[in-house]
Amino acid sequence: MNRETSALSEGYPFLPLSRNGLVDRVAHSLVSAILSGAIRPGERLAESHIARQMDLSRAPVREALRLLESSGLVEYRTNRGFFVRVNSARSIGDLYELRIVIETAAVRALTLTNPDALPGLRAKVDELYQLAEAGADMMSHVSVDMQFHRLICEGSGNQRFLQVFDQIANETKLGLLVIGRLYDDPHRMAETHEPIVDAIAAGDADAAAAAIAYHIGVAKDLVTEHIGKQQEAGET
Amino acid sequence: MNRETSALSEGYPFLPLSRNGLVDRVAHSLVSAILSGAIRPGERLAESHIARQMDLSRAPVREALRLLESSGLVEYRTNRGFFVRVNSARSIGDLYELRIVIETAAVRALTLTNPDALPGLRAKVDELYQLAEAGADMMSHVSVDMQFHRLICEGSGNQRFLQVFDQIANETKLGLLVIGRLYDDPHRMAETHEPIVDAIAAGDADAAAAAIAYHIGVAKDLVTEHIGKQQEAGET
DNA sequence: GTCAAGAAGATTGTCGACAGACGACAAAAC
DNA sequence: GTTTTGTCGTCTGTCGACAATCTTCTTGAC
Repeated sequence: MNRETSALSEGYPFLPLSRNGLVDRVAHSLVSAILSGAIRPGERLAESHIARQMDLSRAPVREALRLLESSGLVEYRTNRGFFVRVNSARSIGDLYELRIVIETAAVRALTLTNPDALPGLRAKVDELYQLAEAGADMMSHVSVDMQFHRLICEGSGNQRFLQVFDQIANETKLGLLVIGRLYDDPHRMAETHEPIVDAIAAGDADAAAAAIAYHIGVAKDLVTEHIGKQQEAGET
Repeated sequence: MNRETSALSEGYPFLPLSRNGLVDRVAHSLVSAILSGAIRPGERLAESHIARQMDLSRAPVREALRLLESSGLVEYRTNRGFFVRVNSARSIGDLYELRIVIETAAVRALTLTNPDALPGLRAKVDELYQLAEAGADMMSHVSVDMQFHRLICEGSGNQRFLQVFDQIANETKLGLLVIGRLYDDPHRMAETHEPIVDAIAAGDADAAAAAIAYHIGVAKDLVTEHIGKQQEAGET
């Protein structure tokens, strides 16, 4: 604390300089590979291969994988290694119901105690419209959508809500990206967020809760339906 | 964890056995030490010391600690190591609100779709009465109480609810045990579970949800109040 | 042709070692 | 006396090696 304040008061122009280590970088790299589809669900993640490819030892790779495991992207089997988790339609359905439960409570708290969060939410919806206008890819849409929902959890004032959201965020993204396309008209994705923002703006917590529950419920149906079809079809 | 439950549901009389061994055993051992108070919040957990004491290398210890980190018992700081997490009253309050949200949804689902779970819940309440009768210690009470709540999440049919519950279970226990004593009369702990079970038995989901929300809410107030006092007093 | 047993290869589990980072304390400068 | 600088011990970050374990392929019997 002393160091910080003195540095600030003396006005040094230095940034904290990210001291995040190797493990974080490896983890991030793996997440990108999985979410981009370069590594597909069910595929094995051999520590040695990854280590060799990244030109480092197995230890940091192993730790990064353990990190991904706790965020649900990857599954670990004793003496067999790590695998990209493959989710059933049921499991994804459960995931969305968890999101409904969490985000309903979050939006309620936000509406009642933190109206200042509204501009940030509005900005995200605008961003979604712009992406639709520009014909952006699915990845970008999903990313901004998740940012919107994260802002809701963050604005609830309950750190635990945010913690749970972050823990399932990557898994949700993976579920979405496997599908390839969610709405036929990309504008719909932006539009479906309007009722939530309107209810918050009106200060109506019940309406906001109902709106977000409906919003996530619709997404749930779309996603589980798609995945159900995929699993019927693509059994190799 | 999954292994344990599946073994239990299949009714094998075997203990988990050291199938995965080391890492799990180390993790379990550390959890016990923390929950028993042998290692106190804020204390540093030096890998080398633990490894030497358990007569093994640092690698499995490190992995076990990372495991505990994802369950919130332990906190990691880059280049500084692991510390037992010390929770503010606020943080514990948030934790209980998360529990209200999750378990309310869980008990609702359970009441509507899975009445077969009732006998198991009744048995846990009986167990609580027996513990009170026998004058058992706080640890035993807390343990059975948590088993009751876990059964509710399990009975909801939504694996994600159970997953979140398991993730915060140890932290909840720690919060409780730090206090030392929750209810003056140990019978009260058993009694406060009755309305929940009754509502489930009546098939009234709304009543069950209200009952469990009230039940956890009371516990929340007790715990946060205790912790608030402790933090005022015990600033060394 | 099918199945089982065993050998060979590959991958994980654990270890000990060394380099780098951090905190504490001592020494020096003002 | 206070602040800065230098030094030291301890702990983490990463590595390469070896043992234990799983998977695959081969071999042989029926």
